Amino acid sequence: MAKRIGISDVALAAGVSATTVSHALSGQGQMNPQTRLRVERIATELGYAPNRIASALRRQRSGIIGFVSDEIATTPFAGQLVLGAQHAAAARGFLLMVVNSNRDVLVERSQINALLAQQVDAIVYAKMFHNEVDVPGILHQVPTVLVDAYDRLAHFPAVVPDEEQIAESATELLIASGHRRIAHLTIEEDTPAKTGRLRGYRRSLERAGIAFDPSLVVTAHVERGAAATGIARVAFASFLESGKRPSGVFCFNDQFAMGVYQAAALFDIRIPHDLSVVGVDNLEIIAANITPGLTTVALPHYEMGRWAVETAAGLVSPVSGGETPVPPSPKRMSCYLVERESVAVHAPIVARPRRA
Amino acid sequence: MAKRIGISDVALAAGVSATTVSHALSGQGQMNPQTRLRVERIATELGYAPNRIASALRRQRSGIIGFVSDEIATTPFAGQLVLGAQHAAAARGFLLMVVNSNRDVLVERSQINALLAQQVDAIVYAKMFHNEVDVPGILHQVPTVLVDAYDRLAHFPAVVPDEEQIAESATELLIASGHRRIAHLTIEEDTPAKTGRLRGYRRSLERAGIAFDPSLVVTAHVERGAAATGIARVAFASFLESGKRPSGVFCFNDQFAMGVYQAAALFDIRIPHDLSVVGVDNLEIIAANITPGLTTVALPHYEMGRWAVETAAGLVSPVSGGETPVPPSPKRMSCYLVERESVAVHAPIVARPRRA
DNA sequence: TTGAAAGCGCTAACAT
DNA sequence: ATGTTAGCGCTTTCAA
Repeated sequence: MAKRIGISDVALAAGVSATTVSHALSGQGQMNPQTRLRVERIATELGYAPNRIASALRRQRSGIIGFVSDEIATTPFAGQLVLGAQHAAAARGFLLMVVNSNRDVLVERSQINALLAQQVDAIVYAKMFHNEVDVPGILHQVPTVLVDAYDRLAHFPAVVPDEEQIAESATELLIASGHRRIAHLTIEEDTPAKTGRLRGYRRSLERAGIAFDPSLVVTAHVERGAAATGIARVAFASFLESGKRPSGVFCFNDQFAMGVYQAAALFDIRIPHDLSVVGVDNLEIIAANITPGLTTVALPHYEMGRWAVETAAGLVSPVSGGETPVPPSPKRMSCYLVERESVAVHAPIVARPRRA
Repeated sequence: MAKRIGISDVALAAGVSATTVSHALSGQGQMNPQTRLRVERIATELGYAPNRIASALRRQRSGIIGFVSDEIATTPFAGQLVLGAQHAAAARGFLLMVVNSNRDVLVERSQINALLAQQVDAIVYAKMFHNEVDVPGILHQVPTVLVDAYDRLAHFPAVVPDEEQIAESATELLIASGHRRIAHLTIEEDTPAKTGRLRGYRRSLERAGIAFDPSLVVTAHVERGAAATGIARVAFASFLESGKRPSGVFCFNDQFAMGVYQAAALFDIRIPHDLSVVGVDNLEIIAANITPGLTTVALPHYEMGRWAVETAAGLVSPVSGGETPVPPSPKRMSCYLVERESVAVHAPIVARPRRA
């Protein structure tokens, strides 16, 4: 591999000092535009590429933001988060260094140490499922932003999905389509997602003047990694077995919705004709592939990734003039409905006007 | 943020020179074990953390391997690839810097430049769908390994899935289960995956003494990003419509298999009782969630990621003694069957012995 | 407007 | 077995 050419090679070729080249290429201070142009031209001619390592050492700024995620392989969420983070990083001149721990605390620790050794300017600490976390103590040494997670003391800026608004979007769509008996199929485990969505669901019903009926809330117990769909199918089938016939159901996620599809098929309940279904997550591979296409609320992973890096970058180089804005923590990011074909207008059976 | 403590702080506290600290912590050459231990103790007491940037500048080795991927968000493949790559990197003392271009050539160029500026020691250039590629010329400057891709001139080490073996695994499972009328639902676009799998399918039939019947090969035309399942459903339904009744079908991927499930339902064909189905990809979220669970061939993304980084690391620090082994390119990585419930033994209707 | 000199934190030669 | 010295490629005073 050919010898890399550096600032001094350019200086030599241009007949100026290294300092001048540095100034020219970084747009520093005042200098003769002629010289600047000449230096720039020669730099490109020679194929000069800056050495960010040397620059980082001198400036005490690596230009790298570390991204710690607890998993990356099993859901597309991580991908979206990283994507949003990368775009924001690129826009601000940072590079992103992504590590992931597969939920192993020891691995996480060593990964974070590696990032710190690499002199990252800030760290984004992301979880894939909204929850409270104990932030590793070492992260107090470096500007850190939390994603899909928050620390009890709200010490760190954090961003999470707006769980209540998710439920409201879904429930209100069903209500607006004429549904009044709306079930909610949720998880057993007590998480911010569960409680937030339940709250939003109840609030929407209330606003529409529909009494909350606890018997319409169905709970399925899923173990991590288990096939959620099968479990949801069983839970919803036994709910139907008991004679309940809601005209709409708001599901905790898309895999649950898929279970509802399967349970409905067993009872000859047609979707959306007899039962309207709304999910959460917008897992394309499920939502777009089942029939009918699933209407679902998308989580703002891309946006959360972007927000986190922008906030982190702001911590590193505070906007000149203003004091560092302290975002109220955690920031609730709003989610959006993706409409497909699983919701139909509910035409209640009304007494038909008698004809003479 | 507290001042970072460096090698010289440790040296001062231990009453030795910086050199000695460096030797002690890096396990260099000969030195008094006593001193080494003392230095190590003091280093941890002080909370010393190495500065890899300074080290990189001095050693002309960043310890970073760049990972360029064309997408990361839409499939779980990227996650597996990155995971395998990260594990291999960690095992070899490298850190991985992942960038992705979203299939934008300009973005890709600038990302690669950023990696080079960061002085990465090597680059892994990964595609998500097996194909021939034009490798960006700049990658000739740095050790580079290709994943799920190969260059026409075989200039770079490369690793791809063994497409023929995928088809053979799937087809042979069907044959071993007693099937002889085996359809193949594939894509229209001419890619190494399509032709390789078709070849493997034919070879397996041949070996079993089953005549290849072109009318059993069904082609579905999918646009990038389109809902593949729907298209596969239509294609397979019209195939069934024409009266064909294979007892097994080998599908190009799991989304196609899901389309087959849906088409079969329309014709009251039960899976696996009347039709056995095998997919490719092992997309957990589909394969484990549809009923019956889909038997499918998993692509070795994790393994390819690992192989690529190991090969790249070998290029950077060749194994002492031996010359750099040049792997025959591209290396075909073998794939493995994940059996669920979509394949049943085919009991051909035989003339029953008449009873008197 | 330009340049000389110093130094970021570490490591590798080369003494001792 | 340990220390001295020099320098990786760049940026930043500071002086000319």
